[in-house]
Amino acid sequence: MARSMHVRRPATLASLAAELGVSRTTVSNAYNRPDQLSPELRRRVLDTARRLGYPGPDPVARSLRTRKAGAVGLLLTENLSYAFRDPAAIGFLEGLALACEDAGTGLLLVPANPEREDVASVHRAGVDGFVVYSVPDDDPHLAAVLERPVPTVVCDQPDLGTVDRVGIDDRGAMYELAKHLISLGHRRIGVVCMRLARDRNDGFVTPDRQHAAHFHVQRNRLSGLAEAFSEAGVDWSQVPVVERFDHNMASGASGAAQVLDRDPQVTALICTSDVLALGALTEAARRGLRVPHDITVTGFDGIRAGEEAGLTTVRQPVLEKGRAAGKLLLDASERSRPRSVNLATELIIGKTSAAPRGGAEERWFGP
Amino acid sequence: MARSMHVRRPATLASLAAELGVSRTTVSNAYNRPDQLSPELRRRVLDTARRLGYPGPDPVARSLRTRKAGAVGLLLTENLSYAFRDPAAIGFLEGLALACEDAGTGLLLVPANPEREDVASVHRAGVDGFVVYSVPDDDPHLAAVLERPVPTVVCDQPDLGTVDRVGIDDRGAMYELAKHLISLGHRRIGVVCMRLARDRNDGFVTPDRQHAAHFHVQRNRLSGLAEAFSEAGVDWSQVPVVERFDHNMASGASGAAQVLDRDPQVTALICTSDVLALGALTEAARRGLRVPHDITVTGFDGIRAGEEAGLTTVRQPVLEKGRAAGKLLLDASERSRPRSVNLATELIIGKTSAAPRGGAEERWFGP
DNA sequence: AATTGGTTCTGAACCGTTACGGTCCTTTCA
DNA sequence: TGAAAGGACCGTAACGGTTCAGAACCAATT
Repeated sequence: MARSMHVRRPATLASLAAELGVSRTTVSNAYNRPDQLSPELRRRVLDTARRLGYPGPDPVARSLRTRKAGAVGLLLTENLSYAFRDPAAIGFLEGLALACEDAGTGLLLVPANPEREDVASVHRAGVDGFVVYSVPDDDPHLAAVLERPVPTVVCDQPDLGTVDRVGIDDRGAMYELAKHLISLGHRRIGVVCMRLARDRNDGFVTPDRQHAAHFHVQRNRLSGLAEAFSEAGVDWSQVPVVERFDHNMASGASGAAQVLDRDPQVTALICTSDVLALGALTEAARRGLRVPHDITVTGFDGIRAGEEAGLTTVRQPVLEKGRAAGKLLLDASERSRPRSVNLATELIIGKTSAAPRGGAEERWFGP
Repeated sequence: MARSMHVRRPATLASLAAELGVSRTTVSNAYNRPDQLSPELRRRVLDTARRLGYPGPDPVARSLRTRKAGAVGLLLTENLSYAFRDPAAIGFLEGLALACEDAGTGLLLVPANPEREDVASVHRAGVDGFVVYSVPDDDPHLAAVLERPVPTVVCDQPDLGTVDRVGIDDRGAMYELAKHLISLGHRRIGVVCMRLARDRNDGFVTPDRQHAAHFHVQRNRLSGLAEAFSEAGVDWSQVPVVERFDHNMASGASGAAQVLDRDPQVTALICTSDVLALGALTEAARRGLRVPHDITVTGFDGIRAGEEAGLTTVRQPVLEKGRAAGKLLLDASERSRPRSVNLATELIIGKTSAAPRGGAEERWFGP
């Protein structure tokens, strides 16, 4: 038996039909509608297919005809690989993947290099819909997605009104956290936040930049802070807010350092993510500051590592967020007016927050 | 201006061409080969496209014609979401994503539910190639991938001889680890390993099952152990080997418990992954066993959490593995004979291994 | 004998694009 | 002034399927 005949042109459904002396329809049916042809013919088709090395209907051609790709695209602001380094993003991915596999749908990670404005990857993606996760609102990739005639759900983005959205109340959650710190007595604070726009700005943030921030999530978290502390009589424009472009613990540490260098008297370091907060903790330790005795540190997200560190933070259901995004997208249902889902968050009071030193709850040094 | 005319049939390249009175070729060129037509015509084309709501060439049709999907498929044995819960898998994914974004290629996560033998998702995936990561060698999804006429690279799999492969020397690495334990004096050991086949078997493993294991990685790690300990005069058939289907710390803990219940005298618990080892550590602690004084525990992989726990383990370059797999696949180069890449591993001697109690290095209780 | 019904298979249209190999017209240069 | 070159655009033929409305056939019912 010939192992595999040297096929110059790979077999197609048409060539298979010709070989068998049946119509293409019949071959197609052999694969897709077994009940539409006699079992023996079907067997003959499949046998011949094997013999000719025909791998079954071409997925792309099928997609073209059926107008279904069987995949959803995921657009991230960051280098694709970044998503696998950020615990919150991983949680989101897991949830989204969960929804996808429930629906038997593939998940296409679309490469959207934030450096180059190369939107081609979005145009090239053969998908039935898009999920957009936390990209700046002026990202050209986002614009490209919105131009595609497929359903889209944005996540951690402002409500565009035209597409589904899932997120949390970043502003309200941070407001609540701030209220907690205020009630503890903190008035002199510093903030470390993630990038606010596409341009790198590792340093202090002007109020203008805060308001103009292109990352919805960061803008709202800062605004929640500003509101709460303003209400408590703090002049927000005097609060040191440090921005870091890269999102990792090192950034949190250096950000904390920059705040503490500017104002060593701050009693609380508020970070807009747990990862940054964990970095801030290391910097505090490096300086010999005891947390929470000498300084309070808070985060945002509720990641595992933060939990283990006893971080005071806001827990948000990242996995649920991903799953909700997937469900929203895959629930073909009626194309009703765009839906907007807000998930609940929870304020977690851990061991990294306490009243400022010299406050009412001040304890004397123990043995 | 009308916001958007009610378009029953969305605009296509052809309808756009008709509207403009030019050929389809010209419209296509406007998008893909700007140098092939005059700037003013190109502008006119693009303007009209915008006016008609034409979103640019359809990616699927384009793929069909060009025979390029711009994406590689990733096949995992587990539920898709599992990949985001396993540190080693995440590292692999990160590396693979890295290679993909370098090439501007998308990464399609193919849903391969191990429960159902539903191979359709593999057939439906519009991709230019596949990466197969650590699936059992009898997995029907793997077979389906191999039937597809696209380049494929398998990872952590036996060398199929027909497709590219990347992996490590699991057998040799584990052999080396075993030698270390042997040199410390361990002879009475227990093993906790990951699933060996597609059927669930949470319990002791017969030698037969070890040899017949369908997971290449596990089979080789066990075989490395067996060889080393046999050489040291240990009757391998008497060594308790416990298998766990689910891969998480709880499995590691319960696996360790099962071994210790069978033989409380074991001086070392060898786990075939760090995750299992971390679970074993918790079980040891629960039993009041001090590591490494009362018992030695080892892992495999070199994940971060293991490192923090001071785990004795084998570090393998998971990220590099993913990147190598991607490079291999995307390096169109010559379709030479299938390549096989073995990455280097490193034996990490941490704080969880020591000579068995009663051995030469025995220390008396400290204060 | 005509109708009905069911199964099995076919023909042709269609999905939206790009590759290929031209044509036609205007410049350029000897 | 005529040949060659080059720019701009076009027509046709795939690319590999799916789908739907029948056709052909046969058996059973009216």
